[in-house]
Amino acid sequence: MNLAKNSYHHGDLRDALLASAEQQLEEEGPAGLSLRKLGRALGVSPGAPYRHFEDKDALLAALATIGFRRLRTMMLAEQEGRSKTEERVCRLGIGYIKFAWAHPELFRLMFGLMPNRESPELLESVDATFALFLDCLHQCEQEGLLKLEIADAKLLGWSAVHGAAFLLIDNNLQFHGEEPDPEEIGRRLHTSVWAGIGKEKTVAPSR
Amino acid sequence: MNLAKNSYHHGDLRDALLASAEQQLEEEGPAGLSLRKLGRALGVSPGAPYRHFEDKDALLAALATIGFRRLRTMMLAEQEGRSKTEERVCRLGIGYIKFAWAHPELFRLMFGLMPNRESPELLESVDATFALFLDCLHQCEQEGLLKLEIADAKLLGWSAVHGAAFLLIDNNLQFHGEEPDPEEIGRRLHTSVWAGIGKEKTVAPSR
DNA sequence: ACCCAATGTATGCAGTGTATACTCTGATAC
DNA sequence: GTATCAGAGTATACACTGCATACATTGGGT
Repeated sequence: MNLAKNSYHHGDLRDALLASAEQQLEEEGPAGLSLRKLGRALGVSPGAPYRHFEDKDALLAALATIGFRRLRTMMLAEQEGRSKTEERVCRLGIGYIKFAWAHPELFRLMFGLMPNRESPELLESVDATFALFLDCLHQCEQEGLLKLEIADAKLLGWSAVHGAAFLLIDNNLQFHGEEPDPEEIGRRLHTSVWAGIGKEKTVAPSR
Repeated sequence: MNLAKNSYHHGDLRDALLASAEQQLEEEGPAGLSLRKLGRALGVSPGAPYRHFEDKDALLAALATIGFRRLRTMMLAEQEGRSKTEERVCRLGIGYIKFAWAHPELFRLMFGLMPNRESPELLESVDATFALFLDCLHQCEQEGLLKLEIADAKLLGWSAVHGAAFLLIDNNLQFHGEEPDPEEIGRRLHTSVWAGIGKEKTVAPSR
């Protein structure tokens, strides 16, 4: 195909839509994102976007897919050059929190949408992302670093990082006026979590 | 005032709107919630809801406020009759997760909206809810149960519970086909978290 | 008995998602 | 080299939304 940019055929509308959409999303939230507005901004008719996305949800799903891929590469970049497995786990968490901090609306979209749209691409990108985390945990186990069952370590670690990311972007982590630092939060969290994975046992109270 | 239910004045529209709105929200998500539809369902004109809520966001904020109050009472009920402070912390978390599981859309609304609308009622209900958690942690500290700084304990505990709640309602906690049990998740989480608060120290890797 | 403020109604505007029928155009097959 | 055809974009229409504005109906306090 390779349609160039003559007046009629835009030539690269799908990608242009996604790029504009992400910007719109981050600026005005998902409610302020409109296919018509996107078309207008790109100098194209109101119906044109529907040639590339079945409906608005499909556009959002595509955006979420991109988000997961980017989250993955961000986590990978963050653990670049680390060899100790404990360090690598820590950096993964920090990458996760940094991503949320950098793209809060996209992050919110990525979760809270997945239950619906069963796009195979989305599911695949989700799995690929979380595999990073799971693999690292498995390696921890193989190296004998874990005291908890791996299932428990997974639950605690992921929950903590995920929750911290949400609390951070929702402004629920009280910082006395100071700008919060995702790196700092991630490190504090890791220290605490790791302590929970490393030592003695306690039991939850009975029902 | 006390307007009874004659044909003209509905008499209890505000509460009726909130009740219908919550149902709509839980059934179709926030996008499927429309003030006009609510009015229609209650046999009232399209503009009537605007006598009670300045705009749609105000309705949502009111809904979120109700949500926080209900979350608070749910957490309180959950720790009914417990005396050991560790148990009480655990039950608070379980109440939190149970609430999210019972009202997923409302829970999602409660977070992710707060940054915007600065309704004083909302803020107050939020604070009252989280005070439950903070007070309990302070008591833990006074009883010498914590090893971590209280700020770290707060970050870890809250993040873990919050994250688990979100992962649960987003269907990201893999249960091999079985129905997930919020109680069970909360207990497992507590055991792990508490271990992290109870014993030796580790340090996060350097930047 | 009156008046008024609170509550609803009627109506209209701009903007949205989406369906349908139409048009343009570049690549491919002959 | 020309016909053709499918992909890409246009034009238009419908039902719906949030919201504003002007009007109507009340019941309770004076």
